[in-house]
This record gives sequence, structure tokens and C-alpha cells, in this order.
Amino acid sequence: MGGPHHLGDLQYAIMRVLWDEGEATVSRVQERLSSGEERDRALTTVATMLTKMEKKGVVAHKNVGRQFVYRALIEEKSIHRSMVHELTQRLFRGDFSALVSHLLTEQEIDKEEVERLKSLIAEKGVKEKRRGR
Amino acid sequence: MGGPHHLGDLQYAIMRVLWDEGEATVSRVQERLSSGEERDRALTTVATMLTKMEKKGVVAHKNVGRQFVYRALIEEKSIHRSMVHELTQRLFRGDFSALVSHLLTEQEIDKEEVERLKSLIAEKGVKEKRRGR
DNA sequence: GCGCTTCAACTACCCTAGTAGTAGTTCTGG
DNA sequence: CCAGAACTACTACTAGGGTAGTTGAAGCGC
Repeated sequence: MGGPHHLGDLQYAIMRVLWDEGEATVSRVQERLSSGEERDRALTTVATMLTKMEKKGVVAHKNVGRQFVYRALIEEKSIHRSMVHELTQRLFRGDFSALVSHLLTEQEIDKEEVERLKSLIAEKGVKEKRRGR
Repeated sequence: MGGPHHLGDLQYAIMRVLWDEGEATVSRVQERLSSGEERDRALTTVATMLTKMEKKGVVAHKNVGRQFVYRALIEEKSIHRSMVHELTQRLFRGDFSALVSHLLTEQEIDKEEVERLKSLIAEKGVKEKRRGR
């Protein structure tokens, strides 16, 4: 239960701000969202989302003066893990190589990227061997 | 303008049936959903979803007798493409190697899988070279 | 002290996914 | 011919994401 915290677009954008800033007030979050590539949202929209997110348990706040200072309760890696895992399950029945295969054949990947992948895998192989399995 | 047709769980499950069967009546779809690992849903639930999906333009139906026979209007590859692309954008700013790197370090991948990835990449490299770029 | 600003709280929508009951129509078995 | 099955159409409702106005309290400037 709970486990795979699913986040919408805005919610994820807010999380990114919190991960980046460590802590932030509502207005700081709103500011960062507007300054980024994201479009402008009302301050109240951001506040409402943060309230909902707190109820879900993905963020928490403390009072500083009369302002709320929010921080993330879950880390980026764990969100990445669950979202990637979910997608892989859904699309490829959990088969990661099917995902990579899809990336290679269906998505636009340039030569340098392929090279980078090659060394990533090579590294992994080495580490596996060193660990003796 | 739609573009990235976003599908929910049930919708995607329905699409999988249609892709697999080519065409299917409502009851056939419902039957397949229930028989699979999915839990049972009322026939009307499936019918309603199909109606909504038709409005969205992802499926179409024809009348055969008094039954509706549905078929998918978009192909699996294209859904995969847009969903993988969307996730990569969101999580890794479009950086596919970041995604693969994440797979290698954060998700459980066994040795055989790594081997398979290695050969997938190798193949891709060869093809790229042969094409002369 | 009074007005302006800054906040959070509350309220109210809209939209989409999902779920399913009920109604009405058409077909089919006996 | 008529009961019941098989279908679609219509309706209704829950939940969550997203969006934002209004309200009321608190604080600041002068």
C-alpha cells in the first residue's frame, strides 16, 4: 500500500523544486515553477497542491513565522525507481532489456549516446565480476 | 491535438486485448480482461470505457448485427514510443543514457539481462557503422 | 491607528479514469 | 408468442489532479 507514489505533472515539478532547494516556502516554489520552463500558476494553486501532497505523505511542512516551509519526504531516486518500474511492468511485462531494445530501435538515439551506453554496460559488467557473481 | 495519447491502466489493458485480437466485441474484451491476471470488471464498465476511448480517437467500432466490434486505431509501438519518451523527458530531461544508467544502478537487473543488453548495443553499433554515420 | 500586503484556509469548479446500475431494445429458445 | 438473454445507451457517482477565487488573520509602513 502507498508504495508506488504516483505523481502528476505539477506535483512532480513541485517535487523537483523541493529536491533542488531542500526546503522552500510556497511562494518560493511558485516562483521557481514560473521561472523555469513551466508556465505561470497562481500562488493558491501551488498552495493547494502542496496541501494535497502533504495529505498523501510526500511532503511535510513546518511553520516559520507565519509561513509554511515545505520539504520533500521521499527522495528522487525512489520516485524514479517506482516510475520506471511501473512503466517497464506495463509496457514490457517487467523486461528491462525489452525497454532498452525499444529505446535503441524506436527512439532517436545518436551515436555518442550509444557509445555512452556501451561504457555504462561495460562498467556494470566489471563491477559484477569483481563482486564475484 | 492529442499527440501523446495518455492511457490509464484499464484503457491500456483494453488496448492490449485489441492489439492481440485484431478486433473484438465488448464481451470478448471483458472476457479476456477477466481471464488474464486482471480482476473482473462488469461488462458495462468495459463498454463505457470503450465508448470514452472512441471519443478520444484511440479505438473505433463497426456494427456487426447488433454487436459492436472494436479495433485499435493506434499501434502499440506508437504508444510505447510516446510513453517512454514522456517518462524520459520527465525524469531525465530526455537523456536516454541517464535512463539506462538508472536501470543499471537502481533496478534489479541480473547478469543475463546485462549480457543481453551488451549484445543489443553491440548490434546497434554495427548497424550504425554499416550505414556510414 | 489604518490601510495595504502577505499568507494559509476554505470553497468551488473542471476534467479524466474507473466503476457500475438501470432502462430500453432486439433477438432467440421453447 | 413470450420469457429471458444479450446488447447498447444513459445516468450516476467516486477519486484525484489541476486551477484559482474569496476570506480572514496577521504584520508592516507611515
